[in-house]
Amino acid sequence: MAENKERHESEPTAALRESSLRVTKQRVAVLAAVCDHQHADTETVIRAVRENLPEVSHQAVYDSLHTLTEVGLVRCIQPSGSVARYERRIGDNHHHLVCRSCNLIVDVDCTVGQAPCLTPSHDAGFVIEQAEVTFWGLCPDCAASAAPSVSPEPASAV
Amino acid sequence: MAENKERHESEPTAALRESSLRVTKQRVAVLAAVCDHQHADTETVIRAVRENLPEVSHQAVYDSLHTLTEVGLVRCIQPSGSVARYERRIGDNHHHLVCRSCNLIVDVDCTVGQAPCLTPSHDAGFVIEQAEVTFWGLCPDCAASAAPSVSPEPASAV
DNA sequence: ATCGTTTCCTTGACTCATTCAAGAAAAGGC
DNA sequence: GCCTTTTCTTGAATGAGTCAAGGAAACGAT
Repeated sequence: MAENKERHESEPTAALRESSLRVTKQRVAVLAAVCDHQHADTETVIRAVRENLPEVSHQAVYDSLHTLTEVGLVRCIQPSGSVARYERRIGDNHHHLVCRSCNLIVDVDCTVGQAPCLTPSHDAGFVIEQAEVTFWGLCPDCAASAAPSVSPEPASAV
Repeated sequence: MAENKERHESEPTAALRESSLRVTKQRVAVLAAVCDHQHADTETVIRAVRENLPEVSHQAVYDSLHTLTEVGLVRCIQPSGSVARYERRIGDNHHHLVCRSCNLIVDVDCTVGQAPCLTPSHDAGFVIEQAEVTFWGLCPDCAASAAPSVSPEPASAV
């Protein structure tokens, strides 16, 4: 049982150690909460963390999320009009579909092997670190309820 | 001279009429301000508008920007960590370079003719309306002052 | 195991972009 | 020019996120 508990904590804990961060129960809980809640906003993370650690301050969560983002253990995304959202899936090249109606966010893989549009035609001398792609549209549910009679012709993505 | 003044006002005014919006001096001034200031935030627009119309309320500017965005006369962009910014260039498929250091924003055209990455490999059933691409990196000035000795090997864009 | 230093967390106040609401003013069709 | 509708002004409110000071915990060294 103790072994089981240890094993349960080991992943976030190990990740923190690997990033040379002090292992605190607040950080472990925040990292676990981000794992458990896809694209959670800070409010959601705070609620999730407080299920196990009722006394965490919102500031601890903000600090932890910032620190985890800095060392690259989580990624922060912020589609226009949205508050900051966090995800554990990192290091791969994935992008996001955002529903204009219900704000659902879904991961999408980048088309494998080719990304011509992600090397801008003229980079204005910038040193580019990252290309971030957000697809805006309607999720299946919202699309169905918004225009059930319209033929589902695929909208031009660009 | 009167003709000149009319001609000066005619473009924003005509645009408003074409969009079936009431032509108010506040809206005309807001639209002109967005034309004159690339990627201006609301604060900048307010200051610019007040050069000609010292008494405009900030609310009028907020309302105008929302209305103009709704009808598609301006576009609102909001890179992570930034307040809302507006631009007049619309209808084409251009994206943005954002400097992580000084927050400079520069337009980039999409590579012409091809956009494979902008049709996600798996669209999760979404009806996609728009793909928004943001390139994060360092502008020439910040790159030069940040790491003058590092060889300028091109960072992977993805 | 305990100590001491460094880092982190709690508490509570604060900032600031944006929004809300009510009444006054202007736009545009008649 | 009048009337209705829309928009603007004024002033207060909201809420995500930040700042700052002191107490608590982490962890390397003793």
